[in-house]
Amino acid sequence: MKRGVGQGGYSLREKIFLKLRQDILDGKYKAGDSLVEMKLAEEMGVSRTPVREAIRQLELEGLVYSIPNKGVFVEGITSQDIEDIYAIRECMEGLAARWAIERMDEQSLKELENLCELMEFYTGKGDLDRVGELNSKFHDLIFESTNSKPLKQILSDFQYYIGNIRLASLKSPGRAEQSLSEHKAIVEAFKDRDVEKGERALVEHIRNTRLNYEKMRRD
Amino acid sequence: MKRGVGQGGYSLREKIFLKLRQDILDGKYKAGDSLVEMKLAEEMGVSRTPVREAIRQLELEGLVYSIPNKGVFVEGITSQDIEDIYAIRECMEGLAARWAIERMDEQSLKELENLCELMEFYTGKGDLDRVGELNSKFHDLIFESTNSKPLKQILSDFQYYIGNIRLASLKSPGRAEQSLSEHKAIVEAFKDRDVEKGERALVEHIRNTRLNYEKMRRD
DNA sequence: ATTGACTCTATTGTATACAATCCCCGGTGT
DNA sequence: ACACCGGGGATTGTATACAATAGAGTCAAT
Repeated sequence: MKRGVGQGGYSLREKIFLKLRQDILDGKYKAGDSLVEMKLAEEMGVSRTPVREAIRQLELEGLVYSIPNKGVFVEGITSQDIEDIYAIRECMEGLAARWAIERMDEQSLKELENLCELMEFYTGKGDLDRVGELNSKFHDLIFESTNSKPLKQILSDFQYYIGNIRLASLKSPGRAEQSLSEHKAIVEAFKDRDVEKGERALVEHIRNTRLNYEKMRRD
Repeated sequence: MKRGVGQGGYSLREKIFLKLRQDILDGKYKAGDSLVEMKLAEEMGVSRTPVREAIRQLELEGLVYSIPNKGVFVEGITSQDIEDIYAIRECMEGLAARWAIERMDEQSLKELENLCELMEFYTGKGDLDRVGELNSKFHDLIFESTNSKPLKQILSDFQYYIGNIRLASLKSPGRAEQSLSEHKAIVEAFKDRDVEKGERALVEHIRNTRLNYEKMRRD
């Protein structure tokens, strides 16, 4: 039998989960919208089963809430949530920096440096979408290097949640250049294996990102 | 139709999810064990569907990992994970204290005080299981009062993860009394609406819990 | 006019049926 | 002895069928 959606290595459920999450984060479904299993299933040309499973996962992530026998509704994330996430990250990325600097191997360090150079290149070219991508990889690499499952999980989720925000923030004038120099400082500290400096640099970076977001929101 | 398991307000999926999670955390399923949908379904007298949904949620929480078309296997949590969780909590509960003190209403404050008094009572009676329960409620109430969805979600999950550890820790000699006095200090700070003091008290409390855990592990 | 019961529809909850996949294991040829 | 190939069982992935429930709208009795 020919499969409708599930080509790319992932299972249908996985693909649907990612798609729905992206759609919610993109605002395609607004808070309060109801997600009807059958409707979604038809739209994607699959049965209800994988849709259900995807929705259950969204529920656990807190992006939707479900009222038994009634329906499931989009929760979305508020700007309050985003501010909270930045505050939390400010704490946790410090921890991440500490652990990563202690545990990161030479190869990952090289890769980190490389990512930073690529960011410089694309920042120069003004391709900010690409820069945003690299930015994600940069931080993901740090999370990965902490070698801490709990920390990794939290920060990766958060990263995904605020991905769009961060991209928008990156496009505000001057921010990309500032962000770049902050990343350079982080790489510097990592190369020196200087925990104190790295922690400061990373926390500072998050802090500036948050401030920029708040400034952007005011306009 | 008569329902087999889903009596208590929850859906079958919910109950199965909670049960499986508890079983994994209790060590009934050890790391590497495979969870077979059909087997679990038969054991609980339900069909595969709700079992699948529960497993998908466990997967998202990182407690199991699934290899497509092969099976799902218990990941469990290592003692490294637990130490990491304590370290993370040490950061985040400070944040929680700050937010909760600023935002907690009088009624919740009363309740917090009440929980502390109950803990004192049961600590005196030596009913540590009950104390552990109250302890969970105590911290949950604080999380709730932060009014921050992201923070709440993370800390509640962690709390659940390490629930058993904490209970064991509470039973080591003298720890219950120490824990009680720490809780009293927290309540004190909350009543005074003293952010600095509350933050210090709560962080210190987590820190001591962690130290006690490490000490316990060494024996 | 209001209220209460009732049916009807939409939706989810659960069960089962069927398809696809992986992997072990044994046979077979060299 | 050993590599290779193929069958069959076990397991998950997906689809569909059926049950239960909530809620809205209707209609009759008061």
